[in-house]
Amino acid sequence: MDAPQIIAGCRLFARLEPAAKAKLVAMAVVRRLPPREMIFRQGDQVPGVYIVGSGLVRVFKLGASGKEHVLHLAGPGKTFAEAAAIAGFACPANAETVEDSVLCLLPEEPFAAFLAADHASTLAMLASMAMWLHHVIDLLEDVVLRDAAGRLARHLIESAGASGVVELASSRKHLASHLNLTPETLSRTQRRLIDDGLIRQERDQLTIVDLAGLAAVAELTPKI
Amino acid sequence: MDAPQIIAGCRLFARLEPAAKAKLVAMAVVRRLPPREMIFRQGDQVPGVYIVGSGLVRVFKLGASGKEHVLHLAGPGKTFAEAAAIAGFACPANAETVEDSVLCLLPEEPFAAFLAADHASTLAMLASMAMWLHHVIDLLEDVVLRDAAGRLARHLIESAGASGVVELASSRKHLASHLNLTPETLSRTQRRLIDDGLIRQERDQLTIVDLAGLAAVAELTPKI
DNA sequence: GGGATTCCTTGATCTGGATCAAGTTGCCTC
DNA sequence: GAGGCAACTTGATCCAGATCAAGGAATCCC
Repeated sequence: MDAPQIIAGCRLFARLEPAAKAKLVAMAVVRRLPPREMIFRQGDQVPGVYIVGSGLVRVFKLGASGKEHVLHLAGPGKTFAEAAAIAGFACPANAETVEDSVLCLLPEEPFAAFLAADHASTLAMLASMAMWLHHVIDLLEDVVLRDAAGRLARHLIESAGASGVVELASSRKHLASHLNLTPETLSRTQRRLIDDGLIRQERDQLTIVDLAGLAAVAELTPKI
Repeated sequence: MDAPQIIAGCRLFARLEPAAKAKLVAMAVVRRLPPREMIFRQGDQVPGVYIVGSGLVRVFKLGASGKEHVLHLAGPGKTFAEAAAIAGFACPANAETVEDSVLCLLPEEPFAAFLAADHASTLAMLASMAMWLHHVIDLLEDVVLRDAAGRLARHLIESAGASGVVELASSRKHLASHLNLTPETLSRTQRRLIDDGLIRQERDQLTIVDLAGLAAVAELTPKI
């Protein structure tokens, strides 16, 4: 897995001209990391924009008592640290690999120079930053306005494909943290949804049985 | 209060060239609104970027059960709806005036055209969007990783000037919602900080007495 | 000035989810 | 296939903060 391939597979840069992509490839640094390797820590200076080529990265906040909250589980094609890199503040969170991963780093200085020189790319970044902001506001909404069952239900609806099947790839512990629940509560909540006939469990996948019922639990606000 | 004045007082556009500011002024629509007037609702199409000239605007999410959460209390010089306007999605929240307010609207279409034509302004917007994103992540961190006293302490430290004085301009109810607390809990928590000698109350202002102590509460109050 | 309205505070009780404590289950390794 | 470990599940209890329920205090408006 090399830089051109990783950058080609990244939606954030999908609309760039080949010449612009070539500039990114020229500055890119590719790293291969084993599982559970820290990439950066809360408070570190931002190294630049990271793109996940393969594997899985966990971006999380650490509270003073050691409690963590997963902001983002970044799979292939996803970027992280882009906001901090652009605004130039310190890393607001920690990042760690979950699995064996290949990452591509666009170091901050050349990346800033690239943006300063390329208007179309800046616009693209602006739009994707707005999307990411929207996502974070959804997370906040989840934590503040929904209870445990509502959060799990929303998560299942959002991550299920048309088939209504959700693969439980990463460990339950991380999913629980992402939903701001303990593993115990996640387990109990999942059992309740199964007992109520809304979902079905088979090995490491969940199937949505009653989408309407699940949506009612999630209390999804109607989208226009 | 007119458009040039409002735009001049807005940090988001502070670094723009006079010519660029003139373009914004040309597209600006100024509105004067009474208190408790809805500006837009969750799900509405985004009208554009709003700038607060004077008064106070409350941007909030509404849960299915009617519970609300204030994302943003925008005072003079602050903008709102900029993220949605740029990414082109529907309003993710409601906005309502709290006091008699003067707002300046930069309608979406001419604003998008302005960004498409002006690279320096796009970069400035990108940086300010990253700041706003950072702020929202801090809010999320607050709600997830801190308890009531920690949230109030952090809020006080952040909003106090060098003098250590915080004006309680808006109603307590809105501050409580912003911190994801009920007014009752806010009241009790404030009392506890006063009784512990960390802050002092005089009419509608709070004075920080023991900044170090308050910082300790903000950083190290996690639920052990 | 006096009644009404609204907001703030204080007290009593309730509850969702955390925490603590055992079991289970599945997966390695030998 | 037995032992050992790590991740899940289940049960019992606890607690921060919500909710319910009264009082106070400031402001408004005849």
